[in-house]
Amino acid sequence: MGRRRQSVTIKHVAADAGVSLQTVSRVINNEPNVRPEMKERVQASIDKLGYVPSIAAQRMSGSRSYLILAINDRERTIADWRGRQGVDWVDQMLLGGMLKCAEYGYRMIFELVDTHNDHVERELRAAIAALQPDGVILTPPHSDNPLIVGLLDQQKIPFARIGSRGGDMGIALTMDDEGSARRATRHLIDLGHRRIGFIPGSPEYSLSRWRVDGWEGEMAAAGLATDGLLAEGDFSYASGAAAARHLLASGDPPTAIIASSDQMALATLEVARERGVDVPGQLSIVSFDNTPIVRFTQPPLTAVDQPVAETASRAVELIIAAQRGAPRPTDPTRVQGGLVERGSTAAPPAAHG
Amino acid sequence: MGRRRQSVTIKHVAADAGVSLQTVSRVINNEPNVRPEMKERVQASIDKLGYVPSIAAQRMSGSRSYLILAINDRERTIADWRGRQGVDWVDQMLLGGMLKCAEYGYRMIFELVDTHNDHVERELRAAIAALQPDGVILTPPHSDNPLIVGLLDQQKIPFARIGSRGGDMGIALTMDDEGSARRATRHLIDLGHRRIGFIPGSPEYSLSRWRVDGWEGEMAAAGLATDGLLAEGDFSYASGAAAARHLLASGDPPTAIIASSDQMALATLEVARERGVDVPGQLSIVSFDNTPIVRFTQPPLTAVDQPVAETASRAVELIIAAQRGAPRPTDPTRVQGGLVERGSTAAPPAAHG
DNA sequence: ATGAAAGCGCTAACAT
DNA sequence: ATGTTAGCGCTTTCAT
Repeated sequence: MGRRRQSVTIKHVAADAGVSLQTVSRVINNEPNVRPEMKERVQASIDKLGYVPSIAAQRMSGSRSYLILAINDRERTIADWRGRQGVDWVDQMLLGGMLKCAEYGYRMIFELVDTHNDHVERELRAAIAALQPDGVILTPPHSDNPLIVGLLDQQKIPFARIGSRGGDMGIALTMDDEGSARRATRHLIDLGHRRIGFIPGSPEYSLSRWRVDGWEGEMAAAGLATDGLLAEGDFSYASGAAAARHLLASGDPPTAIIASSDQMALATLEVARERGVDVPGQLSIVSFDNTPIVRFTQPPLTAVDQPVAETASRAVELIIAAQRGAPRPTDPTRVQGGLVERGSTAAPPAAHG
Repeated sequence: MGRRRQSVTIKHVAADAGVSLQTVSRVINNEPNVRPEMKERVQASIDKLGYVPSIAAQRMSGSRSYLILAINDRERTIADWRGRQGVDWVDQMLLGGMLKCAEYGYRMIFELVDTHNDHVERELRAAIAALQPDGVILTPPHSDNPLIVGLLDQQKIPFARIGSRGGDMGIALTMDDEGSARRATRHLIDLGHRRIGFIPGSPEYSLSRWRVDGWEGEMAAAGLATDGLLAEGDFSYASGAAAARHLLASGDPPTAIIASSDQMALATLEVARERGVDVPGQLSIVSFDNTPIVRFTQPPLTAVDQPVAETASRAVELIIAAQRGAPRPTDPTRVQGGLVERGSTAAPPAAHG
């Protein structure tokens, strides 16, 4: 197809308003040194002609691209899409991130990057060179990848690190994983549980450790032991099943289990069913994520809700602020999640009494 | 933040390879009139320097933007995201569309546009002016919006119309709605059902009508009547509940119901439960969409699977082909879905026998 | 407060 | 087969 030129350019507006290109540019970018009456006249022409600046031209002349790049782990994201298990992380990111971008006249471009790849750096460099984004949003496990973080820092592109406590580069945001784990644990303790098991997520994600910390902290605060109550997991259903079997097979099994993902909680529920353990009568279950399916299990799962949309939204705000020269926040932004109580948690069996 | 210049430009490559800009450009775009040895030399420099063309500059100089705009209905999409009912339409579009774009070096930008808005046209025009996409993917109900279709046609931008049978503008693609409805109906007839009810989707979507056509056609082919068996619906849970109540309250109620969305099927299931109607013993249910949650209902729902990813992927292919001068396909591309049989369908009660 | 000129990185059109 | 020139639409100097 032939070249497609902009139908209405800054030139047309300038001609229509009888001013120089410069003045129009100033009006578009809300710059000073334009008399109100001038501004009004130009704005009228803009509206009349339906003029919208070309972001390509804007970027070319060295200013902003109005593009924010959101980067997710390729393998995991595609697996989630293919698996159709209702993981709505991407949707929630779009909900929070895209809409916030739109408010500021920005656009969000979604990009998948492979973590387990020696050319992460090349991939990312290419995306940046091609798109010249004004900011980048990193999600786990990229948020703590030193190669990626170093590259972005060196290129002086404002970037958010979701699920990271940061360091001296980029803007860190967490979903208060430790606090959420504490709240989940507290909920179970309040119900009367003393032996609460925990199935962590993949150690590749820092937040997996924080959740364990939260659980351990709250248990300790209540004077409860955690020996033999921490299993192993990696977020997957299979790992959850193995962990649940391990925990329930022990001599003194837990009366409640917190799983670091919905898939692992689902697996725990299934293992309980297999062994004839009633949920929540004999075993309470709390999961992390609160994806759509947990409302449909039998019983529905009590779950930690991850404020993904809100976090993405904050990330966009912080990036745009940084772009405008705001100082880098020293402390990580912590967006608090919620605990949604459903049928999978109840008082423990009275046996001990 | 200050201006951020491209670190490696075509100039650097040209200098490094000792050739003109033009030759580098020819190599990048795989154009003819470059000797193999020359091409090799340039490619070596490109690789060595890690050069990636700026899409802004490419677009500026009148060629491609390597951007494809995917447009969805704002209201519905945001409602789906907020509702967290596991609707994974967007994810499947990204899965099919984004990955196919990546294969060709394109990028997909997701955009929400309000149908019920007098300024649909302005919104779309602005997005096009700002991004200058090489193609646009329309989804229902935009695909049949004459304002949008006319605008795109007039601007000579290749565009795909998912869920439309087309006309003389754009590239039409359907998910074989009529065929899917036929297969669902056939499945129930084969099980022995004679009275099969149908709850359609919103009349605003053309595909709603096609599904009804498929059901009616298959019923007629089997010599079965459809009087009083067609309810009203708009895809929503509430409309599904009303429709199910209506159908089940009739003097001679259906022994099976096909619902044009998972939400309406869910509602039908709930209405059946309320009335003490056993599923599938006394009532079989088939739904459309096959979103993640239908595997978790009691019983799991037999569902028509919509090949969203495959359709989006095809749309991208067709757009890129059109961009390269391929003739517009005259007939709509029909991507066939599947019927996933689960526990909600069985033989009808033997009562009639 | 406004305008004129230069240039961003790339490609189309035109040489050679 | 290769190089040269002009210009895309905009912003950044630098004048006025």
